[in-house]
Amino acid sequence: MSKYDFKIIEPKWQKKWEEQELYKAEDNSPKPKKYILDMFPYPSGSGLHVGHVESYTATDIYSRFMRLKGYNVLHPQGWDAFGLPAENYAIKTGIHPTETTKEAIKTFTKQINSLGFSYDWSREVNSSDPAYYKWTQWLFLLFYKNGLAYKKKAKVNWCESCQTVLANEQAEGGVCDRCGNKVIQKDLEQWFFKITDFIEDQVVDNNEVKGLLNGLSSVDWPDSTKAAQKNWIGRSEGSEIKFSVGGYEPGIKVFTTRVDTIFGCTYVVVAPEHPLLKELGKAIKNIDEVEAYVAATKKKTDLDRMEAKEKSGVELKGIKTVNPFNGNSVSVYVADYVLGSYGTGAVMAVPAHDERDFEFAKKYNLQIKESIISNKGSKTECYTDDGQLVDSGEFTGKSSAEARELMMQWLEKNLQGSRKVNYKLRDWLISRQRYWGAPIPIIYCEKCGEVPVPEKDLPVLLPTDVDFKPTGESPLMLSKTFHEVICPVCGIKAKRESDTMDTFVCSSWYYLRYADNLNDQEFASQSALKQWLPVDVYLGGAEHTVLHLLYARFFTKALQKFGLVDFNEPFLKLRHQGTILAEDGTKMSKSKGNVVNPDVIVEQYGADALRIYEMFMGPLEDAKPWNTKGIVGITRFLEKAWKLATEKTLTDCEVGVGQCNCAPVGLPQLLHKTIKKVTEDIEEFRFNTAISQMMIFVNFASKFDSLPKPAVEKFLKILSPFAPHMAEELWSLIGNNESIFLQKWPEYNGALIRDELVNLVVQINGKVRETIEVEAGITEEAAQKIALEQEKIKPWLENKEIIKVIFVPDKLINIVVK
RNA sequence: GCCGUGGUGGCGGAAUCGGUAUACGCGACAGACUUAAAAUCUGUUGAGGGCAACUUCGUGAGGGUUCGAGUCCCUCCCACGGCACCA
Repeated sequence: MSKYDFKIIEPKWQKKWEEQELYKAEDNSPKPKKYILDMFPYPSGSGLHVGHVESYTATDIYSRFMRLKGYNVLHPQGWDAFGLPAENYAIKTGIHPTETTKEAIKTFTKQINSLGFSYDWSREVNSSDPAYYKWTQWLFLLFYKNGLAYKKKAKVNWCESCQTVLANEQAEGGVCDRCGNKVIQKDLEQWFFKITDFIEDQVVDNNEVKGLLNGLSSVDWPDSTKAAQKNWIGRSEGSEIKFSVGGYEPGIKVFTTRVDTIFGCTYVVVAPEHPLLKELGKAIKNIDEVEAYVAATKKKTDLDRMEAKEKSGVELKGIKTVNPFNGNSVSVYVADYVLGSYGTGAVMAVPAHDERDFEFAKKYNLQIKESIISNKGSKTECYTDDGQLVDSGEFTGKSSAEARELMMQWLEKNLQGSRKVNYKLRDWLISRQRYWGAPIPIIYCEKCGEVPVPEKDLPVLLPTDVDFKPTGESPLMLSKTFHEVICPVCGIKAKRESDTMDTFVCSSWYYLRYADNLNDQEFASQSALKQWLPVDVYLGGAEHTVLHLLYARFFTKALQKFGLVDFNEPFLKLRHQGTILAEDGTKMSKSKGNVVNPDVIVEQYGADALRIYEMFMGPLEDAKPWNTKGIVGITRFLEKAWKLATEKTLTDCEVGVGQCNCAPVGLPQLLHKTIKKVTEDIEEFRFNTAISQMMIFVNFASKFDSLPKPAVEKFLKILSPFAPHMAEELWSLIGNNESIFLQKWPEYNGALIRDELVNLVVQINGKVRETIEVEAGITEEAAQKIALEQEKIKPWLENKEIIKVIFVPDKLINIVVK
């Protein structure tokens, strides 16, 4: 009688599985495909944490299940290896990021393999590998040549004391994370991707490219994620209206979604960046004061802006503008509560119906004029809902919705404005003044200007002769071997672009590379893409709800537009794993010292126990507190399962479980119910309830001394995706030579899961008074007859009149009395 | 403020179609085994009342629909996550 010793069996099978190449995705296979993907991890120095294990276990169970169901499964893993932590570590220690990354990947790989995950490692990718980032650069050039990558001045975080650009993550709270000084905004030339081109649907050569908004309706993603993306894109429909300014032809164009409130407009506000300020110049009588205000705003940090609770602004003296609807002349202000980067950079202020304008008007004693009253009659100081128009000329009395349409038509007819859609989403700033990323493949030549690196010269390699000590300049600027180059067009001395790409660029296409990771001619061949893409199931953290997922969708849509892929959405089904919290319900963090290290758990309880425990904690998507004591329950379950195969007499029965006499009463029924439940639960990612059901089966089966061998075998098969090592060991112990993972997933027998006897609930006025055991399929008449004969029921009916009987077949009978 | 998700025993959670609320697991209590402990096994474990059979209450709060509500509708409270001067 062998003992369950995970320390021996887990490494043993991990080695054997590797030798057998069980998890290789086949490029040419008649089987249907499933592409099951984890978000590739950043190989951090602190190693794998229990959150990784949660996500990877879920996809591993699903992948193993799908292989047993007969699918050709692609389940790869790789490394999102570029990024700040490795570079910061290099600055501190002088150890090159290539080295730390290599070490971290080694550790991660070892940890991942110790958990028995079924990755096809022959597909591994590493975004910091030149063979990979060659294609990141190639895609950049593809975008560049098609007008999707461009350069323009943009605000970046700048630390005056370190004389350097900071990434947003390094400027949190408006403070430099190196020296603690305030971060200011500085205008510098930056690279952008034109993601905004893909917000709405477009038709290219008769091909419909669904936009980032509409594409969401075709994918199976959590509602919260779809909502967050829509929110981020921030589509808003409204009107652009011209307010004329005497002596200044362009006038002031404002954007509003509430044209119905325009009769309440008492002034107009422009952003400090508005071109009108410079163009009007001396026409503004207090131009000095205005310029001082604008300069002060520019110096303001994000922190100041966040802290500034009070609105501020300056009137443009001598300037008036005219409301096209009523011809009223109103003042113009400059104020930094209006953003230069949204809409037209100018708004019509309606203090009676907009809280920001209200606040500003109160501070500067500006007129507050009501033009909407509530339908409900309730009146507040500042009423921002729709209602009924008052004091609005010919539109008085109309509802807000009606008025908006009529006023739009009026504007269009009189050429004073037009319908306009605005978005919060901006183009994607992809350049980083950083070392540890993919270099942007552009050369600057005095004669030829901006020159893309010729494809044959890719990849543009990261130089190694760099010093990481902070000097105030990008490390790439200081590398002579890198920076100085010959112009590929005219041959004179030129300079390379020293910026690298945002790591999100690298992760926007990695799922395509797994299809054909060794290809050195293309980022992936058309046949490989057709074979594997799109991704069927994608699992990862909810922190990527917006950025990564939006960027990856943008890449896919751009590639579809260029005819390089024939699908529109990269991830058909998406799920997020919930955060695993510390035992006290707070976030795990290094500083608090409450981080659970999976290595320790594997050492103490085994990989199978850790896997099942993490799946059993609760629904995959929920945040759940860790509780080491809870693993004991899983170990008990595994020990019991072990005993089923090793301590019971296993009877051979040819006819199959259910038709034989050797099965304990009720066991075949429970087995088939369990198969059904586990199958359905895996399909729906409800691993916690699948495990409960297997526990119920094991608890029941443990009561008997002898069990039919086929029943135990079927059970091991459904257990195998969860506890692969134990299932494989037991499978071989009871005499099977071929791996359990090459078997077929068991089917349940529908006839067996139907109970012959059911418990029928008897209710009086909806309250349970008795349950009776009856034959399944009993008729209402028969059920009622039995129910009324019950001793416990009789007293409830005394002196009562039966008004109604509700019968739910095989479930309940409810007698309504008065 | 806006958007989203959720609130069920001492704890993690189950009930996904409106039909026995608390499956499964942890913990706790009692018992068996043991010199003892651990491990294991068995039983009990929502709250109140009753010797008992039983019975009343009970899924964040309050209302409603229904023969019947954790589940549907309305009003509200709280927690978590995202966005946030986006006109």
